[in-house]
Amino acid sequence: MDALLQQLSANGYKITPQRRLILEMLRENRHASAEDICAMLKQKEPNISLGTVYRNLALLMRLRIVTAVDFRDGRARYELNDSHHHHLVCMRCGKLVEFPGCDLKNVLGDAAEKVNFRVIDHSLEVFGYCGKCCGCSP
Amino acid sequence: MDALLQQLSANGYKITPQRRLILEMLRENRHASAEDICAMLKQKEPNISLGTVYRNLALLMRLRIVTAVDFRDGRARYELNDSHHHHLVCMRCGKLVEFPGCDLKNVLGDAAEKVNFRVIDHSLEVFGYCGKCCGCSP
DNA sequence: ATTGATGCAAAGGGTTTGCAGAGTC
DNA sequence: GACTCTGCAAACCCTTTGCATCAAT
Repeated sequence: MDALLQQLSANGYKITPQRRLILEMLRENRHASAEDICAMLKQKEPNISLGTVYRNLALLMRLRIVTAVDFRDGRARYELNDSHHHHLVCMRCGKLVEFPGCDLKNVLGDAAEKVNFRVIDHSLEVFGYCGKCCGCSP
Repeated sequence: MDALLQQLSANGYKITPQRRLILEMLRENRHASAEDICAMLKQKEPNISLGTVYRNLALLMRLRIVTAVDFRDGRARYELNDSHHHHLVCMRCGKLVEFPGCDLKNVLGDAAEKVNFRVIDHSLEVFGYCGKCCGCSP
């Protein structure tokens, strides 16, 4: 059985077709919104509801299987918590570039220790203008 | 006249008591929500409306005088764009710690150049547990 | 006098929730 | 069979917007 599904059932949660599909699609699509996810899943599960998607995303976040990202456009995006990376977001056209790797973890851990804080997670989003949108006038 | 107010009028915007007050209070309070701001200003300007606060925050963000911060609690917080710093947020009690300084700017600029991206801004929030909330059970 | 800003209240949009029925274990 | 999960729809909350009025320049 899939490792992530196993994690669900190990925590006492049931494995439903909806959960299966949500994880499946998160593996293929990064930074999809809840509505994106729901729309895409309707192909395979026509009656799936947005409420279910939100409830399961919340569950997956509690289990740290999924992370939410904020691109400052009013809707959250969701990603599997597998590869640590960050995002460049174009402030004009919304274009997105990922950049992988991140050596912040250690830096942050050290800085946080000084103020008696245990770091679990961090989010870094970089905003600017992509090549096409030069960014000459705000 | 105040430098920030001057920036408003230089850009063709009028200097109103509401704007004066919003800037005044942003100088004293960091990471206040729109509602916080509105509530506090009602002491001096009893009829000020939430709509006005939002409209002016949007304006101030367009002028890059103000920045919005996302603490993952569903409401935006606003800060003057004066000193660059980041936040530690306790995932249990919501406690907030600022940590100043940030050498990301150069790092990001370099990384971004490689993908032909002009960096304007970035946001980094760190989530975890503060001393009191140990963080033993999620 | 002109033009932009405010207050009010209603609309908007993403997210959450209550409930009855269906599905998993 | 017990208990959770789902779908539906309504409720929620933050934020935005339209409009008539008011104020800054």
